[in-house]
Amino acid sequence: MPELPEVETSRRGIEPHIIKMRITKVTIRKRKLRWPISYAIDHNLPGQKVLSVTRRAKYLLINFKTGSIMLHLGMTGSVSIVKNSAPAGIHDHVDIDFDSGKTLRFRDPRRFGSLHWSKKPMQHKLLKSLGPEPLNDHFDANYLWKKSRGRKVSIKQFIMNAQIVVGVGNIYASESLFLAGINPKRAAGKISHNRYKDLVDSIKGILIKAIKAGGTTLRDFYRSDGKAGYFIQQLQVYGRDGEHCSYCDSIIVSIVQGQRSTFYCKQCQT
DNA sequence: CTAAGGACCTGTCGGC
DNA sequence: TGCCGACAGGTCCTTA
Repeated sequence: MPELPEVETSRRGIEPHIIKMRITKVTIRKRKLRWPISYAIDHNLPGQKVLSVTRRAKYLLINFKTGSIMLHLGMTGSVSIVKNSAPAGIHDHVDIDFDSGKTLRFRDPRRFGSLHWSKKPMQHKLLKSLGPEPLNDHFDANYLWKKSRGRKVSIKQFIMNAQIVVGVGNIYASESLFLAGINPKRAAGKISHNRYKDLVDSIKGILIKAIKAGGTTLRDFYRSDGKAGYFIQQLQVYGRDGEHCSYCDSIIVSIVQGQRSTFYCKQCQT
């Protein structure tokens, strides 16, 4: 679920429901997530009014006068808006109640997600050394080309490295490399400036498309679980090993890089 | 500094 | 049908 487009979709989904609303109560059923939820959350939230909901990388930032909640969805996390005191399921770890009668609920079966309170989130350890946002103008071919010189790591792992650029997850890494015609095994340091141009265009293009498709998710979002067939129809290689490439008809293969699956077309990607 | 691998969790699916 | 291993949209931390 939570690639950057999904996080952005979540942000857009919850903001209108909680902006300008005041927190009345916080219920934490399970503190043990990726990191234990600090009691700073319990202490700081009640009485606070939401000023905005923003995003940095895959973190949702819920901003208040004195600080921010940093919420990461991990692999399986999701947020939803429910009524105050709606019955909670086994994986509903956190409820934040508002004076509007609505509750922001965080659910996460695998508990790789996290929740922090920070007075200055951008200075927070987890955010301060992140690379640029992929949709920002600072993220361009020149930047990637320069950053990659001397790097032996594969291009796929390189673009998934959040120190280099944030928000490119396992799905869109494979997809953007397919669109750019680059073999995922190629060393990042040996890719030309021109090819980085194609890659940057592909990354930006697919993320924008996926965010637009997030509108579909948004509608499901308020129905119990946002599962549905989100963007799957538009994926060219991810999860399609054994199928024919839509471009050249040869068979899409899957390999493992950095303990993650990669999908690509040997014919189209060189 | 870079790169590689382990760790953290639960749920689901395919094979035997 | 039941059990078991493999694998899953993330990313930090340790080690070499």
